[in-house]
Amino acid sequence: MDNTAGKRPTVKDVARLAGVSQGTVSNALSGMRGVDPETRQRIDQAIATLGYVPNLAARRMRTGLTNTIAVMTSMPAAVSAGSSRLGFLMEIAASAAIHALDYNSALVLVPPVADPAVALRHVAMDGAIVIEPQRDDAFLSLLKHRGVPVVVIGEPPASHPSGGDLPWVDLHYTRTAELLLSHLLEQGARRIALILGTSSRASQSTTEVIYQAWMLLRGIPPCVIRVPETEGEEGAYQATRYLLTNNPDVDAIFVPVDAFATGAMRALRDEGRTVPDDVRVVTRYDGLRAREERPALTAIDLHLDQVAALATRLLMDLIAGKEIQQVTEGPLPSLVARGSSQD
Amino acid sequence: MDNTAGKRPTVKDVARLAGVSQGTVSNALSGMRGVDPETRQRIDQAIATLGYVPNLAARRMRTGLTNTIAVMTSMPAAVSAGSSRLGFLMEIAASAAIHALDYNSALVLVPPVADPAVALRHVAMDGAIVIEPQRDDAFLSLLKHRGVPVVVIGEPPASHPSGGDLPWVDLHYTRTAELLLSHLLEQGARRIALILGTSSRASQSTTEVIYQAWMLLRGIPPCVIRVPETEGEEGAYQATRYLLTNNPDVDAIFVPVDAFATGAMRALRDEGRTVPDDVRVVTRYDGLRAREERPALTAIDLHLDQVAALATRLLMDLIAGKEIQQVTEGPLPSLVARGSSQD
DNA sequence: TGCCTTGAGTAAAACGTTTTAATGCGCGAC
DNA sequence: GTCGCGCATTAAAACGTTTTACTCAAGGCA
Repeated sequence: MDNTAGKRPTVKDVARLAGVSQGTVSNALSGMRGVDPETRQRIDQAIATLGYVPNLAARRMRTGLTNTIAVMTSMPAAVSAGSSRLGFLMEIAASAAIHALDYNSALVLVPPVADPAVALRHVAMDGAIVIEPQRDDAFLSLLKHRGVPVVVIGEPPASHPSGGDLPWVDLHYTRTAELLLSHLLEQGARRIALILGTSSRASQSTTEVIYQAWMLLRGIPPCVIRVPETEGEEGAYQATRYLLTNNPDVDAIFVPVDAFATGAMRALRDEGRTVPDDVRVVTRYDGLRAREERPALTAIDLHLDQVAALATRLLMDLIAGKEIQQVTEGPLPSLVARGSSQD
Repeated sequence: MDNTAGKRPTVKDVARLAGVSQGTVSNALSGMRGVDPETRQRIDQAIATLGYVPNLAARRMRTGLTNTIAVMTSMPAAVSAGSSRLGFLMEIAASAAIHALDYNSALVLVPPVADPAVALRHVAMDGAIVIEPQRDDAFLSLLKHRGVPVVVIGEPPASHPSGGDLPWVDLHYTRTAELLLSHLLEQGARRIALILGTSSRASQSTTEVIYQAWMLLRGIPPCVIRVPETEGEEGAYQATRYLLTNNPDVDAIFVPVDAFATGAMRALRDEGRTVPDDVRVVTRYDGLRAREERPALTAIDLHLDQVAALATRLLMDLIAGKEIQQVTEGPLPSLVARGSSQD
């Protein structure tokens, strides 16, 4: 018969064994239409004896739904993952995977690689969570072209051709910058430098705007250095040494990108500056790097697990065709003060 | 025409525009059979103008291949993920995702939830990487039933009904235990306690065997405490307080599970013991918890990124039907000595 | 020349579901 | 008593690809 060899039983086999048609089996499975309780029982019985498991590919082809969402970011791996591959992306992915399950969906991890088109070529999804996209983000363009629903974590870049209509979960860039700057000022810092990446992300531009405004207001000459994200920790190291040579009176450095912060700390050590006594350092993402550094880095708890849960729910609503608001307030960030900025 | 509205172009549309049959388009796409260069050019042209993207669900249904692998572990979330959702699982997932891409495959993350059957219900995969399965591991059973190729990270439990025939990447449990025990002894510890989980995993039983042997050899009375994994940090906290009350002369605690180590550290603080002066503490996984603790925990670098890369390649070979050896030597673990065990 | 091989191409089948349109049946309302 | 309606059920269509079996023409070899 059919179930002798390695062939998996199909709905056809179940139907035959239960003495009904394929359609009825399908209805019993999905519960979409009424099925007589007695018939349903026979079908369940047949499914059990045959060990039937639905062929997901066939179901997906027919329905057009994949029951899959993806998480991705265009941030280069040098920054977003780092040597131990942890961080931002993974923290969000873990939370999203758990919450996707509530919607009978799996989560696929799209790794940050050079060519987004390659990364997406073999991934089918009902929707995507895109983390902190940059201007002209390749992932956003590809997803838009495919018509995939998208929820952004962090503010989408205003000028992206995909339109400013993407829903997003606010990561509170303004409040984050203010928390860190006010903390530094409270701790007595007066010459605060800012080290940013060169990519065009809302997080960076917002941070710079706030920084410039605060410095202007307090009569502090601003000092902003930009380092390409691809150069990672080493790039920040070089930049910081350069900064310390040219601006020896700097007494605080604001380094939002944690990979850069690690480089900055190393540069400070090599330049013989003591943290926090000579120079105070703060960063944004409170991950492995921030906590492992000595002294440990003051950072921001972004509550990424809650953010990811929120984004997942929004995405599911969007996929289901519900109306969702364009901007959703995520949990408010909170300061995690550590040894790098206070005595 | 067809491409007026929201309907995605299909191979049929491409064929029509290029003036060939569907089969030829398919051949041109897969390169499986010869296609005249001039014809191929016309097809490429048609694909470009139509913006054709293959329907993966249809392809998968026809070929039976999903170009997807999954990563999963049955370790409860309380231990494997923790409050910030990082750790072991995520570190492996990140590396596997990157390397899966080399084989045109996506990686789906199966979250550690109570019911593995639910977690797998909507996931189709060509193969799976299972992390440190326990005896009667539900994931292994389900995967075996579906006939999915599996590679295990860490030694599979000997008695699993799925058979001892599963290929696995060695995490060197013996060497890991020896590294930590010899380090403790070198540091002068003489009364070493061991805190383990209650689940039946090879890592635990191997660790205990080595521990017992070493203690016996040195005439040290062994002291082993087992805490259910589901109780997480708090369970270990209680167990450690109990341990310190009943065995006040303990001068070192070996806590392989990092979530437990966090609880043990808290118990030591609450009992007024100084680490490392009064009691030395070591753990296994060198993750966020180990590094964030004060003093930071001595741990083992398992080189999980290399392990995951290895496992991914093995799995891909297995899927491709190649012969692979049953046990593969992973990279050797190395000691990361920190303040929790040395002065 | 005749025969066999090769290579490019095609029409149609096949994959396993869900959905659609149709069928038969029992039942209450007229 | 019949009409119409709702319900459970069915046969067949549809989803978009890859694969199979076949045709046709060109070319090599005896």
